[in-house]
Amino acid sequence: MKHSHHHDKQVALPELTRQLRQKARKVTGPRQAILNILRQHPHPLTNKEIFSRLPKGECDLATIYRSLHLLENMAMVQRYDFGDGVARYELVAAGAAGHHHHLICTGCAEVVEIEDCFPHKLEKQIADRNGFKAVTHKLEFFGLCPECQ
Amino acid sequence: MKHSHHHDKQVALPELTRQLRQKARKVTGPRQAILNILRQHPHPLTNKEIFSRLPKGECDLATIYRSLHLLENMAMVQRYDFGDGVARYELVAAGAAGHHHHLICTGCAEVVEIEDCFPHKLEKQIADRNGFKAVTHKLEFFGLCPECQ
DNA sequence: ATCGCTGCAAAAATTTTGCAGGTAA
DNA sequence: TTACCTGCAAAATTTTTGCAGCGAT
Repeated sequence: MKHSHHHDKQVALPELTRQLRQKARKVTGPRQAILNILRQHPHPLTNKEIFSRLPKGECDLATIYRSLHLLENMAMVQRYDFGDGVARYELVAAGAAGHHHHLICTGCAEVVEIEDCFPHKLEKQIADRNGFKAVTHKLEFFGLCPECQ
Repeated sequence: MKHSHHHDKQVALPELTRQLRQKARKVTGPRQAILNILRQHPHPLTNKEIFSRLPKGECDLATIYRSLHLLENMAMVQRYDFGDGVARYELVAAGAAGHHHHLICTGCAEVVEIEDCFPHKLEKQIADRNGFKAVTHKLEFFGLCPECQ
């Protein structure tokens, strides 16, 4: 296995417990199982992908949808759109390092995590110019990977 | 009506005819009607929104789906994802000025067209660094508009 | 003992497809 | 005439919801 640094997401379970308790929500088997799958996978997964990686019968697909909505509201996962109309979710890294983007191969769907981000100053300008507050962005790159060219 | 400059998309119909003929495809009523709707609307529309703007019975919803796929392949429309999992389509402006982004209010769904773009040099770096070719990007901004704050 | 959560099943919403007849070229 | 295209209906996908029972706190 490759060494990773910004992929480390080990804080997930204690953090989940803390945040759930704080909202009077429960730490259940399905929720831990889902978080485990996300923790082991470095890139966004669809609900069905999570479902199929879970031990057979471990958790209902509807529960996965419900759990991901909850986790998204708790800001523990981030939703991504890769342009095919299917929601994908990735665990938010610990601390403030969560925000990042992806480079996706349109041939084989390989995903590379991208550190670079849209310039903050320019985003601020865009917000100010239009009178918007709390502006964020979604940004994904698409292209052909070395093998698919 | 407000004056517009970069929203002008009047070239649509002759261009459509030219491109369709070139591919041995046909200039039909539904296709012209759909293009007309897109031409009159400055921001991305969903299939259903196009459907409901069309005179009752003018065109089947399935035909709209089929037409938009065709137009997307012909690069006459561009598909956008506003983060809700529903496909939206906008007419590509004439010439090379087509590429742009949007600032979307998460409160009322108001859409503002944004001229600024991800820095080309940085995108090139990202492509080179990962050995990718033909790299493009999708970028949308989200925030709260003046009224919704 | 609560109140939230889950599985199951059904429904809703979005998108795709098959087919017979109609239409642009 | 010949492909292509359309409407209609049905199907396939993805996502949401209702409800009765189970389970975490």
